[in-house]
This record gives sequence, structure tokens and C-alpha cells, in this order.
Amino acid sequence: MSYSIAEAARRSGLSIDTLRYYERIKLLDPPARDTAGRRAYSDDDLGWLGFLTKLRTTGMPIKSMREYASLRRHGVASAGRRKALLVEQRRSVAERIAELQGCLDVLDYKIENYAQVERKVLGVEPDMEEISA
Amino acid sequence: MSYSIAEAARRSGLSIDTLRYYERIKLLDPPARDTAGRRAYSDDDLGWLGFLTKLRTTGMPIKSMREYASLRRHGVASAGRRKALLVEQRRSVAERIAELQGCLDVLDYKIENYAQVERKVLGVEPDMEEISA
DNA sequence: AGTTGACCTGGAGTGCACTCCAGGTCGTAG
DNA sequence: CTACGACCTGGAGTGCACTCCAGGTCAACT
Repeated sequence: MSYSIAEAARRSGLSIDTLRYYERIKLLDPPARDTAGRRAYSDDDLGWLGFLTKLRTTGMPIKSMREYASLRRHGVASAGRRKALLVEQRRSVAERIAELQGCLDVLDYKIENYAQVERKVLGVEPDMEEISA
Repeated sequence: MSYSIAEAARRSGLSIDTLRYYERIKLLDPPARDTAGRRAYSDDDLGWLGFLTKLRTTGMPIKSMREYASLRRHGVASAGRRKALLVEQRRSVAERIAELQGCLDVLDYKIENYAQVERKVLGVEPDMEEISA
């Protein structure tokens, strides 16, 4: 199957401009063209875009994604380096998750504080009134 | 206790320039000054900076941090809105963590693929040789 | 008295990742 | 045959979050 740039954008969740931009900066090999010179993305292209968006979500900078993309073009000999990049990214993602968990704890603490303030503003221990009523 | 800008930077993990920048954009109330006109950060300032860096880590845009900072200046009446902001941020952090977990799975899958390629390149099933030796 | 180093100000510059634009080409629908 | 919408190109513009700079002040050391 092949897809117009609009369809590829829809399926990848990237904008049309971003697709052209990724091609310009060599994140994406130039896709095939139809008879009118319009881009025709393959399933492979879409798969690669899917993986790229995952890498992007992990916060990998475009620079590193470009390195990975370039290694991919150099075949099996570059597999070791590619794996190393992914292992490093895996480490950084795990770290980031831990960091965010810590932030979640801080947020929960603060939110609980506000909740206590709210209970005070509404009257001291409304639950007690219910019990004594 | 009060701290020079250099010390505040060291303790908050922000740069000196960033501290001045945060003050300019009203993320941070102007700290006290010493006799020579130099900034003297209080423990409260440091506490607030600590919280700000947590919010930043969660990916909260400066715009929202400014809103939160501004609400804080309006006292207890703004507590509800502040709590709502934090609850929303909490939600977005939890979502982000889930998203990153998904990426971790993709990375693990890819890394495992590369590991299999490596085992093939080194010779088919070296473990078998050990067993048969 | 002079030099040093930390700090000050307002404003300009940077890097990133897009995003938008003007002007042009195609192929199909009316 | 012309009007339309989707697409094309090269290049300029945007928003964010800093980061750097020039030129100046001040207190402390030598």
C-alpha cells in the first residue's frame, strides 16, 4: 500500500509540514513519488515514522534520531552502534520515569494540603457533624 | 538564612541567568537585597524554586507556572484554582508516565531484536557447542 | 590606590523543533 | 475550459526557555 502525504500525516500523527521537514533533515528517506511527482509513502515508511515518534516521545533529540537513521542506511555493520543508542535511550527513559514518579509524589502531597485547606474553609470537620447529628 | 545568587543557583540546580530570568518573568518574587544591592535569597525562595523545578520537570510550561505563581500572591481565595492546576498537572504526569512505559516496551523489543542479531553474527547458538563439547 | 571577583542591568542572541508562506504544478469535477 | 483542491518547492517566521553580552558598581584584599 502507498499513502498520500495527508494520509501519512493522519496515520503517523505528525503534520504534513513535519513530514516534509523530517525528510529535509534526513530523518526519513525520500519516499517514492507518484506520476504527478507527489509523495507516496510505503508501509515501511509508516513503520519507521511510528518508531521515530516513539523515540521523539522519549525525548530523544532530533540530532540522535538522525544518527540512528543514518546508521540504519549503513546496514548490518552498524547494528552494534544502533543497539547501544537504544540501550542508552532506554536508560534515560527509565530515569525520566523515576523522576516523574517523584514529581507525582510532590504533587500528591501539595494536592492533599489544598484538600485539607478546603475542609477547613467549609467548616471544621463536617464529617463530625454528620456523626453527632 | 540568606543566600547569594551563586549559592541559590547551586542549591536549586538552576543557573544564575535562569534565576534572574525567572524573576524578570515573575515566576519568582524579587528576593531581598543586601546593602550592596545584591540579591539575597531566603529559605522560602529556595523552597519555591524547588517546587518550580518539580513543575518544570513535569513539563509544565512557564505560562502555567506563572499563573500558579500569580495565584499564590492572591492568597487563600485562589487555593481552589491552584489545586485544580495541580490536579490537572498530576493527571498529565500520570499520562506521560504511561506513555513512556509504552516507549520502554518498544525499546526493549528493538533491543532484544538487536541482541538476537548479535547472537547470529557470533555464530549460531554458541551455547549448543558448549553443550555438545 | 589599584586590582580582583562577584554581582548588577537592559537587551540581544541561541538552539530546538517545528510551522507558515508565496508562488507554482497537477489531475479531476462541473 | 476553467475552477478547485491537494500537492509541490525554497525559504522565512514562530514560540519556547533559556543564555550570553557589554558596560557598570561595589567590597575586600595586596
